[in-house]
Amino acid sequence: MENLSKELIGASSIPIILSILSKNESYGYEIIQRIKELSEGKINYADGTLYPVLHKLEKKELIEAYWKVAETGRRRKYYRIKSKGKKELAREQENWITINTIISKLWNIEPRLT
Amino acid sequence: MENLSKELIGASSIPIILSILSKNESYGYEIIQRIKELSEGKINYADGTLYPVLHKLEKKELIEAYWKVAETGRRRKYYRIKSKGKKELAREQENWITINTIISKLWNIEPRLT
DNA sequence: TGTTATACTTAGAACTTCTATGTATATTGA
DNA sequence: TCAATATACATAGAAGTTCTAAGTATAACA
Repeated sequence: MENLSKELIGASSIPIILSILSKNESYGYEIIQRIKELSEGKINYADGTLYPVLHKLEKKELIEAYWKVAETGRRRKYYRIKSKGKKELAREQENWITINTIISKLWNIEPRLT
Repeated sequence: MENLSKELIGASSIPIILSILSKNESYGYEIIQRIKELSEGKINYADGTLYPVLHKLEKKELIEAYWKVAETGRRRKYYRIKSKGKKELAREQENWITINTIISKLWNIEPRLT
């Protein structure tokens, strides 16, 4: 994955995926494209990396899946966020803000993620 | 570790430690206290968690260590950042800003870590 | 009709992290 | 004075996670 550290990508993947799904239902392949687009190409998940994350989130009941056949005739597994997932997302947002505050203090930058 | 997710703590620990050392030389025990203080108690590294991280950074030549006997008579292993560590810190800061930008877009918040 | 893009799955290799345990000494306070 | 606590560091390996690599399948396109 390009230049971004694996740790940061790992730490951000769940909040990012939950955020995407909190706006619209989506499916694996589209989520990968969306993240690539949002990051301007800096984060490029391999499919084999993202799908297991989706399965994990599903197992934890943060999201749920159903199969749908697209107009194209191709079948896709759509995911939607569950209420447990929304709560988790809120928690993740708080965490992110906390860490950002600490880092901002150290770097002498005013935090804005508040 | 309290409520903060392990992933986030993991992703932030190296930039945080390098930042602390970029201001002053310090030693393990003090770094733990400093992080606890900065995070208002939210991040409380176990010593067995932090020391291996310091060893790893030393091995990668981002920091270097030397023993010193404090006024108290107690011996401490002080760490100071090396130029390679400063470069790494700069890279980590950029990464952090990149991820923050993505997250800000998703959360409709204006990023300030820029 | 061959190649590329779309779409998903999963075993297990590879890696990381933290727990648990150990050592040692200074300080505090009962 | 001596027990408890705080300071200070080290590390084996348990426990966990993540990603690579390989596989299946079909639509679109040239």
